[in-house]
Amino acid sequence: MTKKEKIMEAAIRLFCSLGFQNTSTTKITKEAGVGTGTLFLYFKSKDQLVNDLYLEIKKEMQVYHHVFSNSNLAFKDQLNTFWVEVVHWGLANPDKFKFLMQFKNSPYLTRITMDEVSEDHKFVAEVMQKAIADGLIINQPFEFLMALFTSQFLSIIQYLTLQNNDQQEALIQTSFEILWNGIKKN
Amino acid sequence: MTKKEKIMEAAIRLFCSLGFQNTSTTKITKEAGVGTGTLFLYFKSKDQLVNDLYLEIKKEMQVYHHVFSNSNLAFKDQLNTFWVEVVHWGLANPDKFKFLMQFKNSPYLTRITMDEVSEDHKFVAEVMQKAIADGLIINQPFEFLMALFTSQFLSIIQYLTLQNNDQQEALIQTSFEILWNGIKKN
Amino acid sequence: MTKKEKIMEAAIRLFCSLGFQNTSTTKITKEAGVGTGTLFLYFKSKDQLVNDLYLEIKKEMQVYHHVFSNSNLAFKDQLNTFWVEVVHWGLANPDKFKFLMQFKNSPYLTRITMDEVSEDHKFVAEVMQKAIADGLIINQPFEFLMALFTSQFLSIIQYLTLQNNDQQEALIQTSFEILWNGIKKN
Amino acid sequence: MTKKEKIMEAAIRLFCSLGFQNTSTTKITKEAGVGTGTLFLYFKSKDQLVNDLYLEIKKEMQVYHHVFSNSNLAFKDQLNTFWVEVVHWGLANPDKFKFLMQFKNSPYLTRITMDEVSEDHKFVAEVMQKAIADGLIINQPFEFLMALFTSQFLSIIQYLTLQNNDQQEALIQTSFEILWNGIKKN
DNA sequence: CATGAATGAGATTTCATTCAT
DNA sequence: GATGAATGAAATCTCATTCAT
Repeated sequence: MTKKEKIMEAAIRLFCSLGFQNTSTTKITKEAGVGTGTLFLYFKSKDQLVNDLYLEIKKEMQVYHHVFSNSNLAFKDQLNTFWVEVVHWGLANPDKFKFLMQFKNSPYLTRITMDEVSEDHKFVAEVMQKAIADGLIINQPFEFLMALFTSQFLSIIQYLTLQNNDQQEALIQTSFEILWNGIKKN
Repeated sequence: MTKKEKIMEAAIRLFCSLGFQNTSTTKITKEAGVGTGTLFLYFKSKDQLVNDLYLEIKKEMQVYHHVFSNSNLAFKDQLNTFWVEVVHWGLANPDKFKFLMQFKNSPYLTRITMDEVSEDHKFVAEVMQKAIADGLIINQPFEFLMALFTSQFLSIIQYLTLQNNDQQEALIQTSFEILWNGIKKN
Repeated sequence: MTKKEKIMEAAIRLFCSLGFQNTSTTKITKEAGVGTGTLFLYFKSKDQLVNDLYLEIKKEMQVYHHVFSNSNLAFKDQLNTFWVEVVHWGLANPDKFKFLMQFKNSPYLTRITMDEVSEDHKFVAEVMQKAIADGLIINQPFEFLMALFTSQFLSIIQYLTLQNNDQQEALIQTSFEILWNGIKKN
Repeated sequence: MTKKEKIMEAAIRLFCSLGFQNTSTTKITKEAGVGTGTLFLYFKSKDQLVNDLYLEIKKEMQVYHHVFSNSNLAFKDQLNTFWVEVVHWGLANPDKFKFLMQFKNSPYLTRITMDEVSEDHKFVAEVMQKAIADGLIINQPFEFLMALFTSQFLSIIQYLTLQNNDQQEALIQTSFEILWNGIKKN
């Protein structure tokens, strides 16, 4: 693992357990086992570190978009698969998930980061718009549907992380059905 | 307006536009037009100020719970009314709403504040449980339903605040129906 | 007890248990049960309060000088009586004693206070000088002898305060003899 | 001289001339010619600085204990030599001496510092106890004799520092004899 | 006389960032 | 590239003192 990677790992861990401003750059470098100056060799500033981490994690999640390219599946099944996979990712990577939640609306994310992320949304937007055009889901603004999706994603993960439920898989499926029953056209 | 009120108003305004740690206590007192020491006369610390504000705003929202006591309305209509009223409150008080969002999961809120807030949840919990028992909504853990409700509430307000949509009232109603179609028993 | 007296009592108590700069004027007035402003009605400043207290306590100790006027007693017996009485006073008033020790060499005492105190020394100086002239004690500068006296006074009280010795009276007498054997002419 | 040493020197100088709470950490760093943050790089807090200084100076004085190991000298001569050397040290290092005086009984010294210092007392205690056992000095509690010794030491130095006496060496010897005549047996 | 809300200068401490090695 | 000692701006919080009531 490179020093840069060590720093990124340590930063995510500490930001999540201590919060952004209780995590000094010195603490990060100590946790990463590198010199204090090294952080600034790879990241212009502490803010830049946050932005880079955000983009990195977003990219990691993007992998799950592939299911929408599988034309053997109906849209509902594509969405269902995506849902299950992404929720599992969140449960398996609680620190990264918490990091996303913490910084989603924070002033640390610069416009540039925001823009890079919306690039990523475009693909999902097209998928959704096709589903609307096909009369599968209700005709509402894309951003509204995305906000809905995100909020339900957040709530199921938060619930499962806190409660340690033994019916986990069933609940994940239930949560998808709640979402689907809400947005499907009937 | 008392000095204490001036400080609370200024704090909410600044916390929302600048974030918690970009808002120094000095900035708050300057914005409020009082001496730097005056803040600490009314709030033991900057952290205490956040906690007090949180409880204050939560109490303000609690007012809308009254609709659940109106036995002339069916549960769906109670929930619908509550939804519309609370979303309107959020839109009318964007700063207070943003404040709640920012601190909901933050480490600044102490256990004591958390406990005071969950007191408030008890009433809503009973209402929900009765609806489950009556077979009106799906039988799922209360905390899960609450998380769902809350996060969907946040996302609709956030969406409307950002987009300045001219179909606002219709969208609020739609958002309720998405929620209801998701959780209703059929 | 007047408000002024209440403040002085509270101040001695708090200065001794908490130290000078851990004792705010607000704490003193709270302990005294008066308003914050009242302290400044009777004492120009916190520093002035310390000076006034110092002079007050010094005056209280001065009472024991009377024994030197009793011409029925030999000088050694005068000094012995004085010693025993003053040590008893110190043991009975540990707060006042500690206060004197704490401020004896502190920068809080102004020149004026110092001067007022040396006035008081003049009487003792005369008594000492007569004893030197009479060949009873060694011929050394008065201030040197006084410093000696004070330091032994300090050490016996500090020892007895800390140790709670059951041979207290015997030790007080012993301490006098140590002093006397040290300074007597032989 | 390292920055840490510069800070320690400046701190002693200022604590002695201005007192502890009139000496801000900023003043110390300015006097030492280093950045404000540098003080906290070497000392966790202002309080810690005082404790470290105290232990440092105590250690410096401890050097004079060596004379008690010289078995060619009788106890009285050992004590006499020690007395003279230590008084000279005090006169040569008035700031360090004043520092010790100021903090000896102050609440700034932590229990840990106290304990470290009493370790140092153990050696002297043994020496004294042997002298008592040998019937050379009066049989009194060790702590009492130590208090006596210490306070008399302080008073002679204080006296000589203030008075600038030209009979200095004679007075130092006299002060020892006063002590010895006080505590010697018979 | 007595009060206590209000003040703001000043104290301690933190920490992102730099730069000489 | 890598380091970590050094920095100083800025943050939070305290408290002696004032003054309108």
